[in-house]
Amino acid sequence: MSKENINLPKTAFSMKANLPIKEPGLIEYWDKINLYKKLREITKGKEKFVLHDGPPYANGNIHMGTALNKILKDIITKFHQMDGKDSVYVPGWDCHGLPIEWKIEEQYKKNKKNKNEVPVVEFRKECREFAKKWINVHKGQFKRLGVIGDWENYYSTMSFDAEAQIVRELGKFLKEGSLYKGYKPVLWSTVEKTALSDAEVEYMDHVSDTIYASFLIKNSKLKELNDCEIIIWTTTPWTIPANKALAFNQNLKYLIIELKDDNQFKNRKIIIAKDLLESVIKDCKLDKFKILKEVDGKDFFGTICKHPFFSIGYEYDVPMLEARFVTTEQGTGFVHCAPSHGPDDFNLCINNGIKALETVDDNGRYTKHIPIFEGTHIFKANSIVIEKLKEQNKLLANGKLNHSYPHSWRSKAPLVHRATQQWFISMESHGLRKKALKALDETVFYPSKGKERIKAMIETRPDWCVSRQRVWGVPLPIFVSKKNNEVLIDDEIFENIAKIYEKEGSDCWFSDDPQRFLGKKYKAENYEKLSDIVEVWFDSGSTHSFVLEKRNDLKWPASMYLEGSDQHRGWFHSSLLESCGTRGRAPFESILSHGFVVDGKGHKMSKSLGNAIAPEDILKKYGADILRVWVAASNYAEDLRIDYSILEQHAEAYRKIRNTFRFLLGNINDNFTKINFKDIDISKFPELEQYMLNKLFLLSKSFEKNFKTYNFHNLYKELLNFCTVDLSAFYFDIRKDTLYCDKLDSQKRKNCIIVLNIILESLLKWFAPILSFTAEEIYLIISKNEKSIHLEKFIKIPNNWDNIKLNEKWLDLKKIRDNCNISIEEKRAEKIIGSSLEAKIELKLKDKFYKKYNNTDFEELFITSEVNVLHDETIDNDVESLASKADGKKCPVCWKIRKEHCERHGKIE
RNA sequence: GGGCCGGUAGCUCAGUUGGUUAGAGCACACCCUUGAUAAGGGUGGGGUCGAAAGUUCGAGUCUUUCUCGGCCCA
Repeated sequence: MSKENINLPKTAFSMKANLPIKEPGLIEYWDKINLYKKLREITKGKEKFVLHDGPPYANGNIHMGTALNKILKDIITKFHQMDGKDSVYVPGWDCHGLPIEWKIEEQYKKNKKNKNEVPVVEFRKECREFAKKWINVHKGQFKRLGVIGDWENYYSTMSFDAEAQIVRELGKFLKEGSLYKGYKPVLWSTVEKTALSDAEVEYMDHVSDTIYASFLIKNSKLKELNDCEIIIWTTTPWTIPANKALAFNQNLKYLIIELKDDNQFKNRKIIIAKDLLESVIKDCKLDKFKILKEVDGKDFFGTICKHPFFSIGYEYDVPMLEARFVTTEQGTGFVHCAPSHGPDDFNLCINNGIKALETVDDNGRYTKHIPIFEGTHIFKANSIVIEKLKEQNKLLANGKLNHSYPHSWRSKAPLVHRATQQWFISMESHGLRKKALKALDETVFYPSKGKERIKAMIETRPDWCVSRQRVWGVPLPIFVSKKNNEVLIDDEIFENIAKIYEKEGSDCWFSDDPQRFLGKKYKAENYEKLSDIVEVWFDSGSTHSFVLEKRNDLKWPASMYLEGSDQHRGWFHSSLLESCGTRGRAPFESILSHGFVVDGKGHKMSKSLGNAIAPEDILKKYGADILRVWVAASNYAEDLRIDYSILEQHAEAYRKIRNTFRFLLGNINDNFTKINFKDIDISKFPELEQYMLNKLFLLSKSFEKNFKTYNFHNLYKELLNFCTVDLSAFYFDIRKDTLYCDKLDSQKRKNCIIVLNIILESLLKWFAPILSFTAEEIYLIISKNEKSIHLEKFIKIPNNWDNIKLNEKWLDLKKIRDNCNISIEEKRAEKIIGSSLEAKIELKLKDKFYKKYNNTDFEELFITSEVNVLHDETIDNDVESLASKADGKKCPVCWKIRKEHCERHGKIE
């Protein structure tokens, strides 16, 4: 007797995975059979699940965050597909915007080309080509991860359709009247007469005029403040005429000081921050003064001041506002705010209903909004402002300061923050904020904490500035009447522009005769055509309109938006506002947000720390399925850690899963038989089989629950534990004897094979959305004619496989088994026995167990050669077992120790 | 600096409304097996639940402070 006579497992499924080599072949296979198209065919007409892809920016190689995002999307898409839905995934890309403009400008620099000499249309063409190139690179990288989607018909924000629809969307806001003209400060060069982006700014030393100016308090809640003066310090005296507010910090302490020096300020009461007393005394050369009182920052709430130029035409109120940006590093603890000349000032003012005005024109001269100074160039204004302050008795001191200051990288000229004409979507005028907040309440968030996060932002955000003074984007379709300065609002014109873009894209806006867009209805000479473009968040916020609504294979609203948690301020946010503004509700039914990929210690990945891992390296070393396991096993609600030791751990788990499948396949000899659950009567099966099928039932229930709540890490963990604990260490270990040593026609063996088939099919399908490649590899071995595991549906385990009593019974039996194992282990340590089959067990059970389990096949359960069950009430616990060496000879077939004769394999020689 | 979130064995994760001695798998150690074999099985060690204080008869769980980390904003 030897190996020929037993049924050892045999399979074509190799133990070694070789994923980095095998996976690309499977991707080719999916392309070849046109898997995406087939998926659509088999679920045609079924309920749709649409995970709308948030478009990544078409620039640079993908990183771990992108890989995580795409894999998570793919896993979810596949789960819903196998759950029987038509789960459509259309990938997309975000293409317009500054980063690409920079890349092209960089290339110009290298080639010594001057950007200003290149026609806009040509520049835009290069941007378009650049984006196109990266879309193709990304496509390959995403497919390599195993992501299945409509790669042929992807969407992009720069497609002609998209550009056209974005115009239509803007038209809706214009028509409604919620899109209005306003002003907002940007960094401006008065030399080049243009706005500069952060990247075009160089910081260099600059000598500025500094002033301490006073603002008389007009009225205040605190009596003591009423005839005091607030002292501010600034390095830009020329912004004083544009002052609209003062800022204080409620956490600071302030002092009321009476000045006693012989000058204009004698006997006047000024207020400064307590912590800055010394520096102000020194700077302003104050010799004699008296501290009258200390007041809290909070006391300034509701205080109104007079502008220093109050008596010469600046007769408006200057409210005091609370701001965190007020510090005690420099100055007086009060900051003068000119909303037209600083981002902080602008934000603080806009949140308090004070809008910025055009106070300075393109050339740097004050406009008509600035009394007295109109026409003066701001760079020549400091000395005049200082003179006027002196005249008005409002200048406490002045001086010079050498500090780091922004300059243009081209002209090297100092820059200023200057309010320029911008276009805003109002949060209030048409109830956008309210609509958005309501829409959030109607959205399901995974994890639920995401809702509060985005809500807080929507509640407090200012109006949405949608214009940018750049070139690579969709032009704002705005004509302003030269006669009355009004915006042209006419659906026909918006539609006309959209129709043109649909055919040829939006480049023509910059090159063609404006009359072409105005048609016959209006005369171009009467209108000024805007050259601003739409900010890119409006682009991507509109994807629902040109992707979900336009495509027949999709649906609006989407079933789910899924992105990193940073997108609460990004894409989730802009999509919500765009859609609520134009359609009154969110373009999504649910939002799933995931954390960030961090290193093994929980720190963010960065080049300088050298802790970053590229997806490419993982794919080369482990393969995509390991990366997919990492995604599935991690809790995306928080940050996801990754390093090579973590990956190694997941690779180890993968091997366990792979070997589980290998055992299943080997014992059915790669001959999978689909079992029709109605055809089998499991009550005729041995209890062990019934118990395993019950386990499978319970697993299916928890699988469903975890899948429905997107709890993949629990789902995966339970599948893995089933493989390790229930199968490998339990069921397989016990049934090896039957599988290997029983005759092929033994009913027990046949039943076991049926169960193996059922387990194989269930597990293979349950794992398929995660282990997309490995599941397919197995499927191709066992399927006769079918093309792909991903075209299959999850199996439904019949409810009558549930068996609580049996489950409880086997819980006890496992306890007894554990007890037996410990007794075997004792003898093993004493070198009395090695293999458990060498053991004979004396098992003592108390009455309550003995009655119930006395006729159990413990020999089989323990994988031992002999078990004697005794009833014993004197033992300390419910169970006691003692192992000893079984006497007899080893049956050469089943290796059990028998006296002379093996009941299955006859006489032992 | 502000808003939000998080810190449970070396790793990935459980831990119900506060209630026995805080769990699982992996990894690790030792042993067995050599008929799943670059596999498989058994046993075992390992945690001041980020820190401190508080509420409570009782805190991983509730409160406060601190600390470390992440995202967004400034």
